[in-house]
Amino acid sequence: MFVSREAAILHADLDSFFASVEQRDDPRLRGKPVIVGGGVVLAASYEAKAYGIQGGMGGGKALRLCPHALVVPARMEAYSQASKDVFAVFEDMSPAVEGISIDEAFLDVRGMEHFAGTPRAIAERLRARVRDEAGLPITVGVASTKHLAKVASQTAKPDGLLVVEAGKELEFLHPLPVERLWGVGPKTAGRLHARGLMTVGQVAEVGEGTLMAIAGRAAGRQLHALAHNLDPRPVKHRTRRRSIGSQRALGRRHRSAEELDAILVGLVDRVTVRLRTARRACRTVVLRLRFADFATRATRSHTMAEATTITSVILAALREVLAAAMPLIRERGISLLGISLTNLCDAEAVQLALPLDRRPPAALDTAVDGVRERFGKEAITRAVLLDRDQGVSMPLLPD
DNA sequence: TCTGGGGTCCTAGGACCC
DNA sequence: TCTGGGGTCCTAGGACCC
Repeated sequence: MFVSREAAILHADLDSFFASVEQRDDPRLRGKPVIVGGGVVLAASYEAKAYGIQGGMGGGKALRLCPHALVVPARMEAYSQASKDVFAVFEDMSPAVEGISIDEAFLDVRGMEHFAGTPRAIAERLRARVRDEAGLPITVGVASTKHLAKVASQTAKPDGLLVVEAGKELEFLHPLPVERLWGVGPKTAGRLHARGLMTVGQVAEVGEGTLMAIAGRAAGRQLHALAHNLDPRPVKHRTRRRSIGSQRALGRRHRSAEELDAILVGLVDRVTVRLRTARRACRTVVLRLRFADFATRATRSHTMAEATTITSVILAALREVLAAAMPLIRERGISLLGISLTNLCDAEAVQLALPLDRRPPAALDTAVDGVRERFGKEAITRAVLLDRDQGVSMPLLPD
């Protein structure tokens, strides 16, 4: 079967997003190497990247590479607002926009040619509008699949546009190094290199079974598909978040049990506010640890009988998990403490279920099934009345 | 060299149920 | 004496992405 498809999926990716916002808002930073974030580089301007500075790098190393770099603290609210402005342009230009993160999205522009122009023309207009209306540089890749559009935008960076025409996909893709494939990080790249596979074209010549043996079942399958530019995923609005978390790096110093508890309280407070603002409830709490060697990690989790939004319930659960992990922490030291709330369900479902407990038992079962069917299998065995400050839980089913 | 903070998805084993 | 098969849930770990 030979499938020919139109190159009409756009991947739009803001360039060095945080650093570009800083340069936009402070003319003194323009044209200069700018680093956002102190301890670790959250973002670096292209002028800074020219010195070898990369995101995620330690601040000390970055300043040795470029001693005259200008370091500014992160302003998350400004980035969040800039992101909203840019996404407003996206939404205005296509009915199908899929946000991937704060600074990138896919747009499907198929079938728009007769009133909006070719995909290339649309991409050019999108870049001009983001430049004019948000004051930010953005790169766009255009291709027949989401994956290839993303590869194209990475190739065109910074402040560029690259269209991979239909029929030329493999010609473009195959000479690239394997690291350019989505989902290939250092580990997988290392395994592929060990087998002599350096380019996407070489990966494309290997059977799917072999790739599964190298990278695992799902990753191997994906590797095989992407190397042949097989990516049927449609552009769609993002599904809801599946977890909410927070963490804190602790450095090298020894931490007492009391200190860890205080840090835990702060993390729980931060995260539960976000949980309730998002109108979600959680059933599983996860404790994340990174040990003193800064490399090895562990997680410990606990799933509760019912979903909750209540700070004190979540804190109590995490305190138990932390207590159980204390021997491990004493033995290996700790350099990071984090939490994450998962198994999220819709707090609306919980509210909707609330009046149900005043119904007769037979009708109750049917009603509960209805709620579960509508809101998914995570839905609750007890109703939780949402309260913006602390939350209140009420029994729904008879015990 | 010194080490951030927020996420997603996949795998695998054990418990438990029918 | 020998000893099912499938499904779901929970826990833990690993890889990757921005």
